[in-house]
Amino acid sequence: MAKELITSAHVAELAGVSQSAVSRVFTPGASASSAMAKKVRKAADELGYRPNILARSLITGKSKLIGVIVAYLENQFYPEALEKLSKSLQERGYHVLVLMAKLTDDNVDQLLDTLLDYQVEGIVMASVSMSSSLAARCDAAGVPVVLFNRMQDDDRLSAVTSDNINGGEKVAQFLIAGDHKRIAYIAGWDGASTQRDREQGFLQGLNKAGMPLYARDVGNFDFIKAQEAAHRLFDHPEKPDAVFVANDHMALAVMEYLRQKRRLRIPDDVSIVGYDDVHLASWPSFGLTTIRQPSNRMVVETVNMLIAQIKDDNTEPRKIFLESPLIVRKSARIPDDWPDTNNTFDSPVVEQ
Amino acid sequence: MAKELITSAHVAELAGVSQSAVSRVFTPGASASSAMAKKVRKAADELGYRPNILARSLITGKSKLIGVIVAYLENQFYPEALEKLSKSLQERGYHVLVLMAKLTDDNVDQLLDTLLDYQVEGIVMASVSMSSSLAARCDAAGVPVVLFNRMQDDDRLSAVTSDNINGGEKVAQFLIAGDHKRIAYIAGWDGASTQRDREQGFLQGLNKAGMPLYARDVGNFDFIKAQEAAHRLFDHPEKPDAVFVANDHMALAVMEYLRQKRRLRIPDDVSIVGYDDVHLASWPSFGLTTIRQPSNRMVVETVNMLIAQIKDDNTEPRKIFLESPLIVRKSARIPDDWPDTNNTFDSPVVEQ
DNA sequence: GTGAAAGCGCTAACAC
DNA sequence: GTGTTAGCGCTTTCAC
Repeated sequence: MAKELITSAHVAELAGVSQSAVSRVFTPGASASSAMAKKVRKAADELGYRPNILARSLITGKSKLIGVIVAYLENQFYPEALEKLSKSLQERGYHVLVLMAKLTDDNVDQLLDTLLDYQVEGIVMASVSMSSSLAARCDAAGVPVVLFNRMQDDDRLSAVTSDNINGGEKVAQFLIAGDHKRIAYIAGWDGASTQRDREQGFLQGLNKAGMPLYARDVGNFDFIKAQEAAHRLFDHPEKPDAVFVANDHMALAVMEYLRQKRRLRIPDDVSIVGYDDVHLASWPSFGLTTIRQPSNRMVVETVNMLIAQIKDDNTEPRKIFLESPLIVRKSARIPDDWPDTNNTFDSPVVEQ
Repeated sequence: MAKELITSAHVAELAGVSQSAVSRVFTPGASASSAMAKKVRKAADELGYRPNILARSLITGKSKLIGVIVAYLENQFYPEALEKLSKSLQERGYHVLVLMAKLTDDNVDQLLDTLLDYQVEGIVMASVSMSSSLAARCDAAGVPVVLFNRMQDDDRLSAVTSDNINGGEKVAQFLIAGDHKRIAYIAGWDGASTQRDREQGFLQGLNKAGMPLYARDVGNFDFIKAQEAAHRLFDHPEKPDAVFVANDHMALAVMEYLRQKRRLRIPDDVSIVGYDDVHLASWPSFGLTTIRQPSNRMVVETVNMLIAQIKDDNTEPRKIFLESPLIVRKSARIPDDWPDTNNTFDSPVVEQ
């Protein structure tokens, strides 16, 4: 139980060499004879020595730490992304300090300060936006920030999203082609760019076809609130015949509600379309038609951009919009003339 | 972009005081006059100074970092737990360094070394076991380890699980009371204590009633593998009339497979019981009967134990088994004389 | 209560 | 190559 720290000095003594020799052996870019290395490694193993990264970081100024602020692990999209992000960064020699925020929270300030206190070399904000004063602070500290799944008009910020406006528009086109007449929308939290962009694209698409939005309600990206929104939308004699829900997490909630509590058939009575393409969306019980956010590529771009900026101060922040295809399954009526979509019906279920 | 670090020396200069005075103002337990504090805080704010935690940690030996190794975020149980764990630790002044492992991975060694390199003050292993040599190393480093959802016979390790043996036995009793005659089991990864204990309890329960296990297959806690296991189990003329699946993640996969690909009705044709009680289990589409692992309490116990051991070296590691109730829903036939269970049917769906 | 000085464990100049 | 020396930014004695 006694916390007896073994330092490079101890190893040096045992190996009969200088302390700096030990350091060199354990420093990637340093030069040491193989004889030296052998001696030192032997002594180190014997004592169970490993370099203290905190001390190293203090000197080099490189903590090899990436701060990640994430809200909303309840939405399957984020655990998936977090797992990929963390693994990807690990592979590149970085490690992840994770802080949880609340979804509609403004006091991200504190969390961000904490990250900076730990001298993180970069920050990923997943499903969280930031004030421009925060952006300024990170910029001043020389710590690059990448927004993951949020877009924001600030030159100091990088951001990776799918093309949410285009995605929203595609949904409108699809529903209109499917001959729906009373098209409703359930919105996410309006503080999120994803919500605003998806809705904007959706309205744009309806507009181009001269189709009005039949009804709108708000689910704030919350499971229960989405069901409450559905409850209100369907409490009228003339019910919507299609609902675009701002993300899959809410769309699945709405499906559960409409099928189980309202006894509505999907898509016969009402079409539902979501956004994200989380794993659950492809389960046969749901077969949710949705827009796929390419989380793999989003993570790759995030990591690449972050590391590029860490490695070279002159790398400019960028915004990346990734294409996001419509995945046609069976929760929304499919237009007769719609191109064959069997190839996109990728169920994880075993084929017999 | 220039990373100009602001140090306590800069603040000291601006405030016209000594560097150590600045330190004292920012050190919780230190003594400084309020006049001093005011001057220093003003200068610090002006410069945007914040103490470098790495430097502080180097001296105090307290990094305020907790390492968490987690595999398997795909299983909803873990994101839920991770979120609670992280929030709970944040509230107590600790922060979480998260490393991802593979579920059936043996090279946890490397990950653990990395954590120790960062001078974490404690470690939580979620869904991962550890070799006794690793336990020894953590013990030697004075870093307490708590296994979350894994049990292991090592005096140096703390562990928190539900009472998996008892839980497995309850399932057996329930299925037998429900008059099932061909009871099968789909196992998780056998390297996991949860798998072994649940099966042991289950077999024990069957045994007490003189009921043989009709069939057994292995899903390794994997979604697809579980469906493949179900495929094999139901490829015989005499199909099982009940299946206990080692966790909800697999149980839901099995339900999807049996209903959608086999056209079996649940529970009319076959009863399914899972383990964990993840959020999804309560969705009306599934209504999965399962054993609830009290993740809230598991997290609380984990955090309390970890911090107790960090604060006081003499605190002995402990094993904690939490009671895990059977949650009766509708995926398994309910015995006629079974006590009323309406109260445990807690669906998140809005009531009208 | 405050400043001067020492040193946490390490890396990086600098001489030899 | 290798040892010596000087810090990284901070906390913590120790005098005053």
